[in-house]
Amino acid sequence: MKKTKVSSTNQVNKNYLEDICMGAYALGIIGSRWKLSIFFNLKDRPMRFSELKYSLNGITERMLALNLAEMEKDKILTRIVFAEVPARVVYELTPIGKALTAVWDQLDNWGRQHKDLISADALL
Amino acid sequence: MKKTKVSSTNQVNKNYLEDICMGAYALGIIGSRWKLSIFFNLKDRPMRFSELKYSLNGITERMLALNLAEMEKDKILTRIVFAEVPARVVYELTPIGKALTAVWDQLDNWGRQHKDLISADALL
DNA sequence: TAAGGAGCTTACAAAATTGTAATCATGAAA
DNA sequence: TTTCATGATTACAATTTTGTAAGCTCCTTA
Repeated sequence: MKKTKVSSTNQVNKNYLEDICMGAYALGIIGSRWKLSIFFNLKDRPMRFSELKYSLNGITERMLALNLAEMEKDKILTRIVFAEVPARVVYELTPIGKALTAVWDQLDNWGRQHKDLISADALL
Repeated sequence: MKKTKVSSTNQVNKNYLEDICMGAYALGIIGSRWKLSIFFNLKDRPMRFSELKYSLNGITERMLALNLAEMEKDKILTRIVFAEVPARVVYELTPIGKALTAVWDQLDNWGRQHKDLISADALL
């Protein structure tokens, strides 16, 4: 899925931080570029691969597949395959995945506040 | 501070996401390797450069200075310089910085739940 | 006048993440 | 038998993030 040099200082530091701080651990799991947006799409209803692709304007199939696979491995979502042709695959949040809702809604809120503050300051 | 190719697809996608999703915007500001841990250190009291350096086992001065500078630019914290020799510099969270507490505490909590779940599953 | 500590800064290099483009498997329908 | 759509995978290259090592500036004290 991805190759990391297991014993680079980089990796050691990452592991250390994720070990002493569950927040860092959480960000390690769901903090990369597209995952948050995938989450927001799946929040209300399961969606299929192609729907996500169109919704996430600009994502490549590679990135989408890669992120979905990681999120599945980390039990954030479930992959449901229908035995049809052409294949139909649907992604759905797991309970622990859905439990992110409260966190992300709050973060979204903080972001809005921060942006307002910054643009207000820019007017001075 | 950092040089980014303004019009790489990478940058375009980042901007797009941060534009439509305040959560992505927020992560863009405080989602990098050390920032969360800097935040957790500063949560209870202001700290000086060298204190942070020792507390964040493994961080280099470059990374610490870089992250602190960005967080100051983004108004997450305030830099307070005392006119002493040798220099004494203290970092303190701003109100909007402190407002992250609720979010990060919740994230920390989610991380703990997630880790428990994963290790429980590993026993099967 | 030389050393020393705190807080940076710089040039450089390693590593990780993200993107490009081409290709594949499936099996139904043309 | 060829074509088609969906969901994926692969080899490769660009971009970004992080780390290394050295040096710099302030003034004070020896």
